[in-house]
Amino acid sequence: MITVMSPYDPSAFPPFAVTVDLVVLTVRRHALCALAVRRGEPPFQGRWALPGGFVRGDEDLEAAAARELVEETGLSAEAGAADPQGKGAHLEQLATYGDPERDPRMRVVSVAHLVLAPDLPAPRAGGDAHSARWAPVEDFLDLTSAPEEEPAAPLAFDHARILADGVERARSKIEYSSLATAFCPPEFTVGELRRVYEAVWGVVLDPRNFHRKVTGTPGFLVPTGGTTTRQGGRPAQLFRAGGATLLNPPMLRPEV
Amino acid sequence: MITVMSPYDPSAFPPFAVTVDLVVLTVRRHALCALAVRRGEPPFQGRWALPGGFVRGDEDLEAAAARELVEETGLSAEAGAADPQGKGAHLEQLATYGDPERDPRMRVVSVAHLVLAPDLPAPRAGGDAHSARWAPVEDFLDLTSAPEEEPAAPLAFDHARILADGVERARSKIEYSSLATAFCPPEFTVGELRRVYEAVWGVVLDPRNFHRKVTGTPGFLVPTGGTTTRQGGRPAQLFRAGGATLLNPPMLRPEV
DNA sequence: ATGTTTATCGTCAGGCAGACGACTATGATC
DNA sequence: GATCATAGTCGTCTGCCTGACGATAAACAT
Repeated sequence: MITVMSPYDPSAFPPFAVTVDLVVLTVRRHALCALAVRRGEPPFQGRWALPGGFVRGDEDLEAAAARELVEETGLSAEAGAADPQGKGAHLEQLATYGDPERDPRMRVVSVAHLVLAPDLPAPRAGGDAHSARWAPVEDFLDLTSAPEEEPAAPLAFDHARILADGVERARSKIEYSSLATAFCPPEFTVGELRRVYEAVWGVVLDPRNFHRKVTGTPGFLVPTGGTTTRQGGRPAQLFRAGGATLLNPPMLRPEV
Repeated sequence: MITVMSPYDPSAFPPFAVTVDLVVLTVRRHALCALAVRRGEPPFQGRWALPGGFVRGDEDLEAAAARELVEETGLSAEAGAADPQGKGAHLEQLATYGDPERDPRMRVVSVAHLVLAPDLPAPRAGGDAHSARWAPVEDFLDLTSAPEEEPAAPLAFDHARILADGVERARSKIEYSSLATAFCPPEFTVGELRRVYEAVWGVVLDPRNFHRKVTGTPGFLVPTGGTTTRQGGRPAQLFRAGGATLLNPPMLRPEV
């Protein structure tokens, strides 16, 4: 129950720092990759971390996430379902992390956001390119390590947990939404879209059934009329993302 | 390596107040209902609002939500997938709301949580019963009002938006998870579970197909051996929630 | 010319959901 | 006690969708 009187008394509630952290995902060379930046100061100096920063005093959370995204990648973000074929990346709120011990310096609550972007040129971290990089998400989530073993390059703070939550959100959301197109350029082929699903889920899909599914779902794909052979082989039709945001029935993720 | 910092500099970041707000849902008399409390002080004095309060300085967000839940309802909360048949309600983080203008007094970021509970006795708001009540969610979301018209009893702050997000989360999540059992008492019949779906979705489901679906999904329901006639008619088998948390294939929500 | 690669169209069987019929077992009413 | 109303439970049938393929088409490489 909110019991603070007005005018408010600053001693009546503990002050928090509020940050936004970004899970920026893309698909590069058949692998789901995340953006990481190298920390320049303690704590966790020299370790990789998710990009992020403080929310300003007069700034909305989503605006802060979009601002940090521009600062870290030069990418413009379009929140929510808008911008079906614009150049902006997809941005949505992921979850909020507020363990009292998560930052050793002070009490920080971080509102994590998820960004899905097409394959980008090399990242620029505010002009400091060598301190930002794409890496396969498995490099940060100890999938290749033996059980009970620490991952090779553990992320700072609780960022491994945040990244894992973001990856899980992306994996489940492309099942029932058209969000996978956010990983594609404005015009793309069915095969390119299929490779997105394969990379995000880590599976192999039947090209014929996939083609039937996506082209048979009304509003999912809109043919542009053009074709391309950039993948080799027979020329493929080019599509743009259609207006449909929900896939019903969903794309079925194969059993593990 | 964790480096000890010099005492942090409060001027380096703007201070925020962090609160938790609760969307507490239950099913009463065939209707999806939310818990609301009447505000005793400005702003929005006398208006209905979601229960909530400040997060303490050494408290996790989820712990704060559970504490507020106990204070407002006496309900104990079990987070996540645990507690399949315990008396605790389901609690999960919903989303975070941080518009700079959402609280006229100061900069408040609120981490909303969603609670699903079985039908409860009349709420007690810290012993102040007349200031808390269950109300059908439609009373707070202007479904009955004409377009462009304000709802009859608008919630304080941005709580209508938060409630709408919570209701939407609940509606979609019972599709692909066993979360609907969180609205049921520890032992329940298939018909009672079906009425939960009908109330949450606002639809009418075929009892025969529903029975086939839920009893045919492995791990969803576990028969207790008992029967009951509390709903009238032929005695119905009693079930407990099984260990399965994900419904695959999902329960299909009828088209609108 | 031949092989390789990728795209696209078809076919077929199995599983699941929607629509419904039929039957069972209780309490309420006449 | 017969009848009715209410719920629960078991089956059947049909249509849609998916998974597992076969087959063909159109480019490039050698």
